[in-house]
Amino acid sequence: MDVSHILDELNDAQRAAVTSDDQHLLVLAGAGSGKTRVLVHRVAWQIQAQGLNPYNVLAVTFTNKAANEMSHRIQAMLENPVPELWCGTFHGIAHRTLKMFNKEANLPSGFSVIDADDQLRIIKRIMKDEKLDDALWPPKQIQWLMNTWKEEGKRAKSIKTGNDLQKKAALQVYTHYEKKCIDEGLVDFAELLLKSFELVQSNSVVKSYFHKRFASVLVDEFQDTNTIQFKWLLEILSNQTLVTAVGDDDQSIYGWRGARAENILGFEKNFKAANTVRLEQNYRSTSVILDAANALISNNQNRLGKNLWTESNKGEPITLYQAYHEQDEARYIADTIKNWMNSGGSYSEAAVIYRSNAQSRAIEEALLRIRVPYRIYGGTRFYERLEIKNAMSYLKLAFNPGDNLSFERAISNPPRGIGQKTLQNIREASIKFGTSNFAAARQMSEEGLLATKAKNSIDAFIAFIEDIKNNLSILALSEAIDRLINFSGLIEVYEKEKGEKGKTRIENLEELVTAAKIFEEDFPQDTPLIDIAATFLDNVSLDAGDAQAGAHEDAVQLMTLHSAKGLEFPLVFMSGLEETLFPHIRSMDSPDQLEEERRLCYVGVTRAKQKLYITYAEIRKIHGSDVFNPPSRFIREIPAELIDEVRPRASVTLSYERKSSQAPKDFKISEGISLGQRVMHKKFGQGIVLNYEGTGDSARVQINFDNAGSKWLVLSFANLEVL
DNA sequence: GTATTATACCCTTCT
DNA sequence: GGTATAATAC
Repeated sequence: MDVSHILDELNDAQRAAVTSDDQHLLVLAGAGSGKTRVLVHRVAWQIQAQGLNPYNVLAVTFTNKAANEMSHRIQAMLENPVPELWCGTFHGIAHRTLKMFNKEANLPSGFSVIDADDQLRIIKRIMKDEKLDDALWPPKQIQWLMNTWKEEGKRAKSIKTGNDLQKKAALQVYTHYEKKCIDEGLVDFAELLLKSFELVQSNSVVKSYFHKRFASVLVDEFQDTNTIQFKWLLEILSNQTLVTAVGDDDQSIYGWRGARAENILGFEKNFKAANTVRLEQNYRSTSVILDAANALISNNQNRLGKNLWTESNKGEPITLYQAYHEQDEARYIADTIKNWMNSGGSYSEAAVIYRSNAQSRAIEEALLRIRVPYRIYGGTRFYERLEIKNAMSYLKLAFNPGDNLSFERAISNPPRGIGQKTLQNIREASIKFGTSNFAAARQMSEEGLLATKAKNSIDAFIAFIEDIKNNLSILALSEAIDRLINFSGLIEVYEKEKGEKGKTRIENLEELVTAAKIFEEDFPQDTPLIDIAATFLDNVSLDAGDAQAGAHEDAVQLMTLHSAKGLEFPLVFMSGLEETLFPHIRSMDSPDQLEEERRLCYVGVTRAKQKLYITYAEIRKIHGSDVFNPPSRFIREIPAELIDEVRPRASVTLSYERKSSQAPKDFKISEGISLGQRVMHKKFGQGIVLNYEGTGDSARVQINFDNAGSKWLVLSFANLEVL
């Protein structure tokens, strides 16, 4: 077979990596150097040039988006669908393993995957039962501690807490949590990895399955592997397995999730005679963008070090826009995208990226206002929305009656006359009977242990769940979900909800039906309906919601910096570059975390191919109140000559909305000084007047200084010079 | 006992 | 800005 197409258009380093005969290959690849490309071509090379069966290949990545992308590119390269090639996230593959070997893993066949939200709920319940003070030990911290243990591969029984009271509390929760999850057939994200690791390690059948099946294992974004993932990897490899790891220490941004970039070094240590190939030529960005990225990342101490270069032309300078507030920032971004579109670009070439999901709102509003279509990745994930979780809890319960979490959610939404008291009774009965809450409720009803009113509604509820269960084998999934939604009474509840909220909730529920419809189309005609439903349920827990309608429309892409990794766009906006936001306040006092923030910024900058915009706002509303932050330090770390600074037009007034109790925006605080006025202070330098209080000699003004941040000053002492 | 309304309180990033 | 808990109305 002619395989030259695999090697065409590769540079020497890429070709060396693709065709390497070494059993253990490490590719250190800078941003935009063709990392994924090497991975895809290497798979094609192994299959088409070396005759490897796709069935014997495993490709692992970190996000669903990256996995889908890789899978598509491999199939395009091979010009053949290869469903037998395993390609997925660590979590997805672990999940698949547990489904295949659920008996060996001691899990019920219908076990459910729970998200961080569900996990927190369970922790809160346990803390209540165990009488642990949640003011003293915030459940979130307990959750974090517990997941950290899990990510290190530790079970409750093997943990030593010493005298650390918080750890003791966390361990107490962990112990009960483990039991609860086993009893109810629940598996959280960290548990997927941990259990799957333990399974491969301890079960020779499973282990030899992996060893025999996977002759070639490829791992993308290797710098993001955590302890348990690395250990899992070591377990599934035989001493013949071909291993390809691709990574970039400068793009390690998951330290907070237990990722250890040192695993890159561990690779060379664990696999003797590992060959390392470096890819340092960048094909993605203009030299301006690359220079900015290099300058920025050179501020980090902790690096393996590499030298990214490019042959591409200089390109346009980076545009820095200083906005008055987040609405102004959003408006600027929206207008600029519209202009891009009007001058022949397409919406999908533009991406707006930000540090935290909450920032998307202002941008969405601005895009909506001028009717620019957009698509959000992540955010409050579709399947994490309240109304969707409520609807899905019925489905989950139909599949896994032992799932008490779903039982409680379903029976309480919509309200059906079963309140906390009855629920508590059911919980107690289930402990007494040694069954699930669902079974206990049924038994209580049968044994006449319920008041008539409660009995009636519980009987109806049980019948409804049975009905759903039946429907799942005789109706299309989307049809079954449609009925579930319409007969559950959820719609009626949301119809009564005031304002837009209820309306969007109902729209989301309709979208759930659409998502199910799209999902079921991918299955062959003769697939049992119940299997489609089961697969849907599994996907929902692990997938951020790419099955959403409108996925392929031409739309601006909105996402966090984290989810932007691995993607590239001609036009990129990095928004909200303000201290405390980016770098985030919770990462500012630890040097390690600050370096991770900088790597995050590096990831953001290197997403841009042609043109990069950086924006920040002087005033930003955070949790309802105004915050004034100086521009991010990362802006200053980019050489000034690469930046073209733009300030709002003088004619733009502060459209910032003030409460009526406050002064009109054009109010003169004092002679020559009004809101928005630029002034000079002899100690703090230049700044802009943002706010004031009081009058006369006691008047105080708030000024956001360019270099000194925002300060309140007494006007009569400040000696401000009007500029 | 349950449903509704009001107040308190949190708030990064992803699987 | 939204949700979870607490206090009150049904």
